[in-house]
Amino acid sequence: MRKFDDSLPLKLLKAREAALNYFRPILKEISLTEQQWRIIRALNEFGPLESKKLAECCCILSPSLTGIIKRLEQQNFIQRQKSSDDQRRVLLSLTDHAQKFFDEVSPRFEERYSKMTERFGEKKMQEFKELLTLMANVEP
Amino acid sequence: MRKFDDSLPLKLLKAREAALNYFRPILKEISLTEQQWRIIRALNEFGPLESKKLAECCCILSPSLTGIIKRLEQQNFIQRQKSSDDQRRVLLSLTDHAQKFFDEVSPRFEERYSKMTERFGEKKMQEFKELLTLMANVEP
DNA sequence: GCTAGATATTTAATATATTAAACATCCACC
DNA sequence: GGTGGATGTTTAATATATTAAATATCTAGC
Repeated sequence: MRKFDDSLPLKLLKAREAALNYFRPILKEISLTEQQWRIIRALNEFGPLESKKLAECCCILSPSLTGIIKRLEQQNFIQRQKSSDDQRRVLLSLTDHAQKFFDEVSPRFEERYSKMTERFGEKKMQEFKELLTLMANVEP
Repeated sequence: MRKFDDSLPLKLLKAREAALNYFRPILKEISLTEQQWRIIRALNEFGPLESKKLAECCCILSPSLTGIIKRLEQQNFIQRQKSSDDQRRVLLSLTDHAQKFFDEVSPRFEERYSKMTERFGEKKMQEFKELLTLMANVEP
């Protein structure tokens, strides 16, 4: 039978752990969780966004997002406003403070990212990402 | 600057979500979490194992493991005994009930795994796993 | 204009992740 | 043979994951 270590989900988990180890020291220094940073990066790029879209693109379920947003709001990183055309929706965006913060620290992440890519091999990284995208789009 | 979606950790997360979607229906039916099933699979293969080794091979931190084991013990899936030569260590193993249960349901997981491999392409899966192993072993 | 069903968000309950600290045991060394 | 540091496990505190259910709002159709 197939061996324990020959499990795709486990391999994906271990690879992700290894990749995250490049960034955990920075996250710790700036006192943000991995998820919080993901949210901030998404809002930086996609501007004001509805909660649902944000959850989708960050791969975070809505109930988790509610708590994450609440805490980021308390720390003055995120502001919210109700959508004018649909009162159910909530629009989320970065505060000026968060925007400034992002601009300051993102180069440090980029530097680590480059280091990781370099060590792994640029070409291999390219193939790797393509396979990951394929897997992300397989239908169960 | 590098785009939001061009993030290796995010891609790994999304690929893992897609892979897990093959197995979530089974997990739900048998009322086990992904982590609980991982623990059971590991104990099935590596026999009685110390808590620390189990945590390592399952990629679960010790404090998480404590809770998972406690719940699996309450459900009569796992039994524990102190190591005779080092009283700090705890040896964990499957109960007979768990062993029987594992033998019964594992074929269903294997079947889904084959389906996933088939859809993704066997050769591509092979390359994919090799790259994942490489990434899991890069040093930060 | 009202109502049934659909959609967006939140709440609730339980399980796991993460970090730091407590606790127990071991081991090397004096 | 007692002691300080190292190691294995658990506890504590906070954050996130997961599923189901509650809320609020919208929309189509009558």
